[in-house]
Formats: sequence, C-alpha cells, structure tokens
Amino acid sequence: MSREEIVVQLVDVFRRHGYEGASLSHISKLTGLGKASLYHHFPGGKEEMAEAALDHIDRWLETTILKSLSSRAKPAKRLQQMCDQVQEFFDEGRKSCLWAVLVLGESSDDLFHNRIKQALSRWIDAIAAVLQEMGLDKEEARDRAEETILRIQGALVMARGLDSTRPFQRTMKAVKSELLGIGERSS
Amino acid sequence: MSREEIVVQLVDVFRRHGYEGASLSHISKLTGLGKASLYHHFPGGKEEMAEAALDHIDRWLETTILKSLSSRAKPAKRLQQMCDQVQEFFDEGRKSCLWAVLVLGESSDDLFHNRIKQALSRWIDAIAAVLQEMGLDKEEARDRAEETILRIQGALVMARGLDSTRPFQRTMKAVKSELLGIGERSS
DNA sequence: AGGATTGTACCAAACGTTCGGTACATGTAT
DNA sequence: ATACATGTACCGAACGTTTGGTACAATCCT
Repeated sequence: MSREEIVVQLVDVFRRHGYEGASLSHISKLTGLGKASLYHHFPGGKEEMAEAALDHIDRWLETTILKSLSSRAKPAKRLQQMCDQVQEFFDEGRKSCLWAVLVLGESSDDLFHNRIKQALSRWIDAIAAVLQEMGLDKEEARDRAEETILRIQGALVMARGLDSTRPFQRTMKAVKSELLGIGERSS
Repeated sequence: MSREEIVVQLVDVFRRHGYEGASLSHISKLTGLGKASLYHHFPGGKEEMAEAALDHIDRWLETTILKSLSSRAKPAKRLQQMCDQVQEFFDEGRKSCLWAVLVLGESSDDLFHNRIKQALSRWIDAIAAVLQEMGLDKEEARDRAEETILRIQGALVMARGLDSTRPFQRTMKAVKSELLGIGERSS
C-alpha cells in the first residue's frame, strides 16, 4: 500500500473520530497495516499521521480550489466550479471537515490550530479576490468570502447533527445562486 | 461544590476537549474533585458526566431559548431575544457548541447523536413556528429556521478556526436584522 | 451515631510507542 | 551468474504510561 493511499485513509479516520478519538488500533485496523508498519511510514507517530492528513487536504485546497479560483475563466464561473468541487469533496455532506473536527476537538494545544487558521485564511482570501474582480469593494468582498466558508462549515455541522444531507445540499445551492447574482448589480 | 456547579464545569471541559479528549484526570484537575467524588456524583462514569452536561444544555435550551420563542411578545421581539441569549451563551463566539463538538467527534457510536439531533430539531421547530406566525409558509419557515441555526454553528466553527470573535458577532448581527426584516413583506 | 462525601491505593484494559526480526526486492562485487 | 550487501515494507510482542473504573477507610456534616 502506497503512502498516498494510507494518507487518504488517515484523512478519513481523523475526520470521523477526531484526533483523540482515532486510536492507533483503530487506524491499524482500518488501513490493514500493523502499528509498527505505521511507525515505519510516520516516525513521528500519531501526530505526524495527522499532519500528513492535513498536508493532503492542503494539497487538495491548492490543486483544486485555489487553482479553480485563479483560473482564466469568468469570475462567476470560477466560483461555481469551486462550489461543485466542495460538494464532491464532502460527498454532499456525508463527510465532515477535518479542519472543523480538529479545531473543535482540542483547545489548549496549538498542535494544528495555526496551520488550519492559515489554510482557512488562504481560502477566504482567494474567494475575496474573485469577488473584488466582480466589483465588490475590498471589505465587502472579504466579508462575503468569510460568510461563504462559514455557511459551508455550518452546513457540514448540521448535516452531521441532523443526520441528513439536505442542509448541505440546500446551502450549496443557495450559496451558488447568491454568488452568481453579485456581478449583476453594483451596491 | 454543588452538583450544579460541577455540571457547569463539565460542560466547559467537554466542549473544550471533546468526549475522548476530556480525560478523567483532566476533569478531576479542572473541577478540583478527586475521582471518588466524581464517581459519587456520577456513578455511570464519564458517559454519565457527558449526559449530565448535555442535560444542562437541554435545560438551558428549554428555560431560555424555547421559553423566549414561545413568549407573548411580538414575534420579531422573540427572535431578537433569542439571538441575544445565544450571543451571551457562547460568550460572543469564545465558547464552542457542545453539540457540534460531540457530533463531529464520534461517528459510529450513537452515544449522543440521537439526543443531539432531537435537541437541534426542537430548536429549529421553535424558530419555524415563530416565522410562520410572521407570515411565512410552513416550508419556507422551516428552511429559514434551519438556516439560522446553521449560520450560528458555522460562525462558532469559524470563530474557533480563525481565533477571532468577529465572524460570530457579524453573523449574529446579520441574522438579527434578516429575521427582523421578514414580517415587513409577504413573499 | 450515621449518611454523605472524599483521599488513597489499586486494578485491568487500552493507549501510543519501540524493539527485534522476517520477507523480499534491488544493487554491487566478484 | 552468484554470493553478498543494502534498503524498504511489514509485523508480533512487548514497553512504560495513562485510561476509565473500583474498594475501602477516613473525614465531614448534621
């Protein structure tokens, strides 16, 4: 099993059970690898496994979301594309956000807080840049971008809490149409 | 230390560290009580402690939020009041939601999932009822209510993730003014 | 005196981690 | 070609620690 395949499953375990909730025996069972084998690939132990999972998502953000947002397509089209990718990534709300899980899970330790904050900010900034292209002033673009991610996060929490994909699907549909309607009028 | 005071701190520990992350030594240290004392008050162990914490929040929902939403005040006033109470409860975004923490933390076990789902539904239904009073049809009222809770949850995640109370404060302000603007026009 | 409350000592089980070692493929030297 | 070395992947078993939980005697309060 390649490291890449292992990491994909690590992402899955951590976002299902959280950092403390994902035990090594759990990970071992799910990946089919013995604990010692896991330590061969990740000498830093559990912490390095979580870092690897976060790395994987950083790469996803970079190569999928941020790439779309900075493409040469029409601004509205770029946002649309981002939404589609988000829907696919979170499996219509069935999968939760690793960032949210880790950030809500632990407080005192800054194990992952900083890098998650940074990743969130990058995403927000990228959306804000597109919104500015569409005519919004800097401040409103930033607020709208933040609001977009906020609703995605809220939708994922609700989808899990209510055990239904509907809140997520409805939210994404609403976000899409609202983002599209921005360019058509100046405030 | 009364049981009530203990439970208040239990809520705090669980929403800061999650269920698995909140170890007994952790709880013991934070409450100042030895394990024997904890097991005297909560014979069911850690699980009962978490249940007690959830009970506490259920009581808060009942006596604060739901009570406000079903008062004799003007519908818009009731929603306004609810928002104020939410802002105070979550300390302007500094404290996170125990429901979200627990629901994102564990997946397979249905330890708390069901009761959290039920609590969320009660809250949504209560808001929807008020919105119907304000003239919205049943379906839209329900959607708008769900959207309200969704944005609160999203705001709490973002507040934690970005390490700032701003997303939460801005969201609550926006939610307030949007809810107020509903009665003034019929769709 | 007697029930409520707690500190101390203890337990089995699970935790994350490490060790010693096997299997096998690849490269190297003769 | 063949024997030896090297490196990668993996695993069973055990490490010391911490987990959630219990037993019991001492203390508190009335």
